[in-house]
Amino acid sequence: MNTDSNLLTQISAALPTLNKSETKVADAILRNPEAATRSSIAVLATDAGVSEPSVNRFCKRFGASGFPDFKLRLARSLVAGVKYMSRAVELDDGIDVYPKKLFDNTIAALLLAKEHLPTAALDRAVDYLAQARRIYFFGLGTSAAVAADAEHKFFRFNVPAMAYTDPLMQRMLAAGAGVGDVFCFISHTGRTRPIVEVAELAKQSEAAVMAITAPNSPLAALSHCVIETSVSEDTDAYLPMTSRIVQLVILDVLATGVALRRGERLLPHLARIKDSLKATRSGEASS
Amino acid sequence: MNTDSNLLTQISAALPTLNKSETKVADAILRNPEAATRSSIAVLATDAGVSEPSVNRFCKRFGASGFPDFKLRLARSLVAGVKYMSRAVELDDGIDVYPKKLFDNTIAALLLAKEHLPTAALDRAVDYLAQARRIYFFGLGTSAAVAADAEHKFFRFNVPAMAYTDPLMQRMLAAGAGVGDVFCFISHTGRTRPIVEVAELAKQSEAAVMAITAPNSPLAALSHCVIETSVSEDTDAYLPMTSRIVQLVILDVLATGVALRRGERLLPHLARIKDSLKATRSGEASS
DNA sequence: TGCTGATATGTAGTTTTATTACTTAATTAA
DNA sequence: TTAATTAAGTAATAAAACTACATATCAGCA
Repeated sequence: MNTDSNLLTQISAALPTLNKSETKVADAILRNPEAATRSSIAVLATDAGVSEPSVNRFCKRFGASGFPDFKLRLARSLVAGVKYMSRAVELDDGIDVYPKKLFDNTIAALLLAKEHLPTAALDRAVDYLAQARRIYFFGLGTSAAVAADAEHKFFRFNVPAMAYTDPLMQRMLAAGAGVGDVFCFISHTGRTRPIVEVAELAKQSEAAVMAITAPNSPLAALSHCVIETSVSEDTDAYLPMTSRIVQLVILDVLATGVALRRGERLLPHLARIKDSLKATRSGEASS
Repeated sequence: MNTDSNLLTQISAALPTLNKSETKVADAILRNPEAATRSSIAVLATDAGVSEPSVNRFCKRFGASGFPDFKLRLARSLVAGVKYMSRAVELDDGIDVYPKKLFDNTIAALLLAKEHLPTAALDRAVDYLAQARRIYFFGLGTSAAVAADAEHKFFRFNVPAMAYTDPLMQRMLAAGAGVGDVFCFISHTGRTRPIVEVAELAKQSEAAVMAITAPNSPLAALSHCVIETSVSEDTDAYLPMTSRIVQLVILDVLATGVALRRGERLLPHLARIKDSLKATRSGEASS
């Protein structure tokens, strides 16, 4: 029923449907989740102002086998102190607060993405990429950097991978595309018009169109293969932070997928590239 | 004594110093940490082939108040199933294995980085950046994409931020630098010779030299302000994956720090930029 | 308003789990 | 080889969690 695996958000969400004593327990837990993981059922019961069995029933209501199991799930939800709630950076946050918040946000986004991995789409994407004669990564704005990163990674696999930031270059390449070309579009919203237009051009060719983008977006609609990333960006209202990290890791996944598909014969190639970089290093070599 | 907050790594590290029964318990836990968090002390004792008090003593040895407390810490170390150990992608990993591994690795790297945040250095870095007349982000290879991302983010703050990938451009800019310029070098190893050379040039000018790089590296040695990132890259032997993610989040932190230092008067500016992008969106606007 | 059925909450006893105190075994050094 | 010391286990105690049952609260209806 509830697909959200985070206990804390689950409890918050269920709050209106709870009865009197359950609400008390929920309040006590949400008030200080950290403390709840440390308390015994008796302490928590006192804190909440209810009896022990009420706490126990509460735990079972949320799918736990009992109180200890519930505590364990709660501890997991807190993920090393990651606060899933109220995590936005405030104007008066100090230097020992906001860095942690940003890390927490990123970690939370990755955990969320990991839970909703579009495995089938990833597999299909690897199919496309592994067979590609040429791969183009197109992105604008923040996604341009992601595209550049992807170019770099895939290039190491001996695949002619290229990233283009200039919309005009993108148009020309898309218009002149042919069989064996794979276009990978990176766009958080999937609605950035210049990118969508280029994707339309590419679609008219014989090339394959891939997208790492939001579901139900124009870009997603016209792609042969879509990897959906639905990161809510409401916390960092003015700067897209977490979405591009998820995109990067997804590109890691795709690159790794291609590498695995090619199997062992790729390893010497990678080793050679790595060695070629050693020459540019100064000082004592670090492993 | 042990500053590492991850129980699993702590146990692995302490392995050689443990006596017979403690080793048995450690083995049983490391063999299946996930299961250990679920078992009772009796089950774990049987699994390890020791008595219950031995398990209890083991727990206390690692700073826990008892077995339940130990289980809780263990659960936290596992962070939503993130395996801290043996996380390398294997050649025969399937599509439902390696994506999770990659996400786990990235999350683990971020958690590690979060534990060892160089707060003081970050604060100083924000000082430099907030006062900068001009900011240059220089990186090569994978770090070039990171630099591009940074340029993008800082540019939104009305700070003339620029990223350059071309070593020749980098040299020229470094040579001609003056007061008010801040050079931010991004390099995982801190030993990439072209970058170190450019940093040396910049150091000779009146400009401030910052680096996001490895400690004890040539690049770190000659920077006015170093943000140390010591991500071990031994798991993804052939592709640097996790290090750049950490770098990106650190740049998020720096950008946020600058934004906070400027306070509220920056917000309308950001809102304006965001609005300017809306015009490029097609379809129903997404929040 | 008072009654009935249903749901919710609490009490007390039982079971499970963890801890402590103590005993026995193993190991080391003299 | 033995005494001292440390390690490991046994058994009793204490704590925590769970279950069955009793009581209370509430909603609907006469």
